[in-house]
Amino acid sequence: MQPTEQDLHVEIAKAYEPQAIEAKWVRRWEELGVFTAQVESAKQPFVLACPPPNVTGSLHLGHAVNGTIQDILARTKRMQGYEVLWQPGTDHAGIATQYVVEKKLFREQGKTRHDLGRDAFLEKVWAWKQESGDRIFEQFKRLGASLDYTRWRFTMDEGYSRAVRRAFVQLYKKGYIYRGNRMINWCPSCLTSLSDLEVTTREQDDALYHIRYPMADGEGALVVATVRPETMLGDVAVAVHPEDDRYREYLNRQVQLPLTDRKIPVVADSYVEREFGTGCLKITPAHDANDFAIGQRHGLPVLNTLTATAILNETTGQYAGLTREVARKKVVADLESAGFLVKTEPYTHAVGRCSRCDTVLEPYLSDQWFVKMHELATPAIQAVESGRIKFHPSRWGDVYLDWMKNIQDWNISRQLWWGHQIPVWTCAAGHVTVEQQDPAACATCGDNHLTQDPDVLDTWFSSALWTYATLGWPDATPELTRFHPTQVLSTARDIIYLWVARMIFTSLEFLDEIPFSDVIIHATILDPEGRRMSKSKGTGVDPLLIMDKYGTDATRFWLAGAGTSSQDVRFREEKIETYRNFANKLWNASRFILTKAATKADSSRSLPAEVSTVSSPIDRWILSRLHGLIRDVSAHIDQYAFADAISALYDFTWNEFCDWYLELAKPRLESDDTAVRRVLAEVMDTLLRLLHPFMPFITEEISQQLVERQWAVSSQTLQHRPWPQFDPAAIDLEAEGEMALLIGTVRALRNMRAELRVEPGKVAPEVRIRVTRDAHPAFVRLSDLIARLGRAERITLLEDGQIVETARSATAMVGENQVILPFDGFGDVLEREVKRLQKEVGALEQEQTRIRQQLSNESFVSKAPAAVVDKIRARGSEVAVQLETLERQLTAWSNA
RNA sequence: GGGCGUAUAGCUCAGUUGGUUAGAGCGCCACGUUGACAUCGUGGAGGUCACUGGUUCGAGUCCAGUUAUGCCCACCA
Repeated sequence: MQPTEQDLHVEIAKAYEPQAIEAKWVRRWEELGVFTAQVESAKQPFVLACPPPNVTGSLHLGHAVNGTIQDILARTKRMQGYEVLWQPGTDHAGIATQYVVEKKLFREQGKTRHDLGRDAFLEKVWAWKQESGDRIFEQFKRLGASLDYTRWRFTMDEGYSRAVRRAFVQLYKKGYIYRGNRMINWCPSCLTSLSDLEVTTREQDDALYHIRYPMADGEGALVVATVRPETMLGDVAVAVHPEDDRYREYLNRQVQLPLTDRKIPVVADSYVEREFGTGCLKITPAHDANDFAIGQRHGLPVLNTLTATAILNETTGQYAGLTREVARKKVVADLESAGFLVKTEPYTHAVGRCSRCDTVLEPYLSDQWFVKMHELATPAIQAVESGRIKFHPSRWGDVYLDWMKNIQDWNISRQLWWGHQIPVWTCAAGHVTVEQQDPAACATCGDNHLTQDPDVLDTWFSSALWTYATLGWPDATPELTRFHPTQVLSTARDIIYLWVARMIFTSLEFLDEIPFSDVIIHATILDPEGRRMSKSKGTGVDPLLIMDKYGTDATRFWLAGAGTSSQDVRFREEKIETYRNFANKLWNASRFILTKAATKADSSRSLPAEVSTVSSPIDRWILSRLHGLIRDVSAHIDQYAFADAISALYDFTWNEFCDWYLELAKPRLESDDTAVRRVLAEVMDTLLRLLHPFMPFITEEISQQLVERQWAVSSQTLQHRPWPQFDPAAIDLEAEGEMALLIGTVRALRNMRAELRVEPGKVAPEVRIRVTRDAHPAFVRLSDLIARLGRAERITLLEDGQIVETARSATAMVGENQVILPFDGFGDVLEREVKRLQKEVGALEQEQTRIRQQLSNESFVSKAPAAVVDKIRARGSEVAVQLETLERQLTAWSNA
């Protein structure tokens, strides 16, 4: 049954109201299972692994940017006929989660994890994970993210844990994992070691203390400079440069270490910079990585003066029990009163801090597990150098390579409880057993009293397996076969080393294939002042609030453009407002079409319009522009240049479709004109499909309304519709040229009316246009439209060369055509017209001078490409005609 | 100390392989209720493209240097 006109006259909200519509489509998509990837499908796969957010996390702008970027790809590829898997999941985020739960425990119960014990504490963490674990995916759903939620994985779920075990054991058995007693970064607050990547360095103002160390034999003294005077209690030597003449005589003698009864040697080491400070370096092997190395070279002892919590230990005598901060003050005071403090000068230097809790780290000597990186890095370097993996923008590939080529061994053990416990067992005899399954007995001696290493693995060790562990590895699952390697990975640049690099080398090691072929590094969103957003400073922006306020589509439209910008972008609400307005524009355009066009002439419903059957130049123009848009948007998406796609979509929709085509369609809709209805339906339907990956909600809603009125092909969702195909035959430069004449003429008339201050409501009885021979047929076709949009009752076309009485009228040039607007009924506007003409003539004269200079420059004419010279010549003759006409007009005025 | 970015309209940003009238949004000024949209429409003003030098017939675009600014890496206490 065909809907009647009354059925069609449904109320459509005057402004786009996103909330209810978004909620409806989130539900609907889920019910229909639109995002579920089919392993069995015959389609070519397109796979994105979503960077797993922390279980405890909630959606921030970074997630929103990245989610939008990936969703655009996922939705586009679905429409393009791919079997899309966008893999979701969360990361257990060892240190971050443990830190949050410990804080909560202390706040609520005043207890530490040690009060509870390992098992009870882990129960707490699991409970917390249960509580907040899927909140972020509810938020992703609101964003419209078309993740396959049925395949959600967690880095500590059962299968994933097996993958982690398998990875560790394989690396261990191949000799890539070793235990070493080395200087690592220690957080005295989190009480764990950290990898170099988990250290943030920040400059701070301190003092550089110059301390006199008297020679043990009483003859002279050396002065050392340090920012950490309290560490002198652990000094075991003073080093000078071997070729430093100032100190030659001190070598191989001893100094009496102040505040202690110890005598320590003076050694020579070329590490010492002669120019820095006094050229004498105190050596504290237990508390400085360089000093440790120097100590090794000279066979010096290691004297640890700190506890794990950075409190001075019993070796420091009277200072034992003090924190490092208090000890520093006391040591300085004692040195000063004993006369050892030579001077103190202000000093700015970089200090390493825990990236989690911001505590100043201690270099700390301890037993840790490491991954030997050099050999593993080699194929990972090759994969990027050969172009098998491409970074976008490409400069991040160089950043990756720099790091990979200077790779250091990776400290993977953490003294935490939350995470994958290291699968290494030791028996009473000290034999080590490393197995995937928990062993019952020692592999060497059969002893069945085994102790598992209490440490857990670095969180990044497990997330490094993300692209394939989520698909079932180490089992050869159908998913793994079908969906790996993945295609695109999109992420923030601050985890290129932590995560991207490690996924690459583990995938090459375990599967002998790359994990993905393209890496998109998206831009960072900064606050309005250009600073990094930070939760603690309160400069963070909650994307959910923005979505509530402006609609998710508007937010996504901005995010997609911002995220693929080549530089970082500042967040500003006004920018989202622009796209909120855009969504509203689109909404109203469709409202207009649905209420005005779709209510008449049922015959128009045999849609869509075939390009070849369209005859009106205006219709051919919009279809030509539409196909240009299809071509450009498709290309931009292929190149991940979403910002370009967005501006093309925005400009077409607003400036070409709404401002011109819809306006031109209005008079035609008064009649039963079927062509205009077909074209409107075709453009609208195509536009909605092009916009859909960027603005899924509003496009889905409008599209369904079109379907209800049988104005678009029926389908459950736009995801089931094909991506628009570019048709080169639709490109019609002639129609575009004709439209340029129309737009130019209408603008010229509007400009004259505005500048002459003609009342907007006043219709000119006549507008005369003196047209060139070439343009004549076009103007004949366009006259009615020009009259309507240019507010004239009648258009009279004059032949080129025809002498015209131009008095009492305003003149503007459109190319070489003269648009003449008689003053009839406009009042006294002569003076304004003269001013207008003078301004125009002035500008044209300037341009003409420039062009003449150009063309009289022989080397330009002979060396520049002919096309460029021709273009300037053509413009030159156009300018000449325009000038001549306008000047004649001016003369006529001055004679009048 | 090394590396990578960025400097274009009052603000936030585009400007493809160098081609001659440098664009957009916001803001600003003037006008506007022809029923899709005031979250709108029409017209307008506004830029010696950070600076200096070079290459070229021609430079916002390429090269060198300078200044400012941001980020990353790094073991000078």
